[in-house]
Amino acid sequence: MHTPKPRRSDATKAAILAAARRRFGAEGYDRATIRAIAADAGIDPSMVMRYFGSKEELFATAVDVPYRLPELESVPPAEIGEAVVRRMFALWEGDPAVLARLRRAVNDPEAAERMRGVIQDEFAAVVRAFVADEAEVRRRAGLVATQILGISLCRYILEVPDVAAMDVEELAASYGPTIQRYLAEPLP
Amino acid sequence: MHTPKPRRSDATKAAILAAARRRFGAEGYDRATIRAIAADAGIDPSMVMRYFGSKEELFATAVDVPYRLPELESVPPAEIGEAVVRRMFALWEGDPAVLARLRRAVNDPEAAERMRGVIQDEFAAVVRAFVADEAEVRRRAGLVATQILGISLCRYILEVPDVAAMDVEELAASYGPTIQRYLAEPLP
DNA sequence: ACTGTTTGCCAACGGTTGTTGGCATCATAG
DNA sequence: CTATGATGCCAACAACCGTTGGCAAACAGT
Repeated sequence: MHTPKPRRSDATKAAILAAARRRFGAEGYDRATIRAIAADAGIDPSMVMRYFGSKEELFATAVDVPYRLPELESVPPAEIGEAVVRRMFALWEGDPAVLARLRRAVNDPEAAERMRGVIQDEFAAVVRAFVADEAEVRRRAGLVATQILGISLCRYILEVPDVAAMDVEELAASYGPTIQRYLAEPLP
Repeated sequence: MHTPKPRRSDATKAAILAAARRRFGAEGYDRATIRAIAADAGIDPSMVMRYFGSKEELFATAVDVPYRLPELESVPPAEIGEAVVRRMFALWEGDPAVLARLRRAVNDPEAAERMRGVIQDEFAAVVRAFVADEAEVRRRAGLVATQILGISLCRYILEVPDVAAMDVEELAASYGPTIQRYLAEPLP
């Protein structure tokens, strides 16, 4: 396994991807134009097409970051709620690609389908540590999703001042108990 | 005060508004085209312009429904959380215009600004019944907003199956305690 | 130094969108 | 019945978008 010879265009590709992630995260797929991304990267729009094939492929490449939530096995059961919030938003703060995917899921039914898949896979995986019955797992995963995505919506998209001003620790303290309840306490 | 003479075009205007509300709610402002709305209403796109001036004015007219949450004074304090959820989603279920406004707030910064205003006015008004300190009112209104808008996002936009399948009573039972806590219980 | 490949820009196409002006048709007041 | 305004459609414009093809310059291997 050897690294392929570095090409001169690698820097350009990286600049395009960085600009794409920023634009897709801030403006969404539709409003982020190839022309604007190219201008941010300081090159011609046609270069984007040459290196990434199409706008759709550029988006797929730009947001293709693994989504795995870190392991939670070492966390005491009573603190799982806070831990989930903490690690979830460490992810959101670190990479605008996650935001770009949520923005797209809002506007594109196909992307919404993929987001449903993430909820039923990644979110449900967290719940499965507490619950055996698979129907109940899905139901609790849905509860968790409403609160987590609601925070993301208000914080990164609507930019509600009192939600956007909190740091991750404050988020964990405020919303940890809610997630804890959705994960483990009896359902109505 | 007398009603102005009914015109023959009133039916057309109503058909346009109905189609606009449906399209704006289902596809959002950008993807809902004047041509599609006109086709739904069975008339020519230019008629939309004649009767409403511009796409922007059409949207403003279509979603101009009062947003007032019904009074909560007759509700026992311990059941306020459930009551808020119940009445909030009675509103969402009844009129696609509310959904259209959320969809637009996601894509348009100016609409997001208006949505922040709604949160700081309507949502905060509910909280003010429980809390005196104005900073705490805004903070609790933010907490409530994340959960309510998160449900709306997962239910009407992402269409997460387990969230979309619930009826309003199930929503009230599942999320009422959370809202109750955000409204009245001590903050961390 | 020469040749082929890579990197970049420019101009343009085809499609979609909001928007406009003109022209036919219908209803209604006089 | 006639004249006037309301109602509707058609065609087109201007702007923007993703996308394409061709051409100049820079580079790399020999």
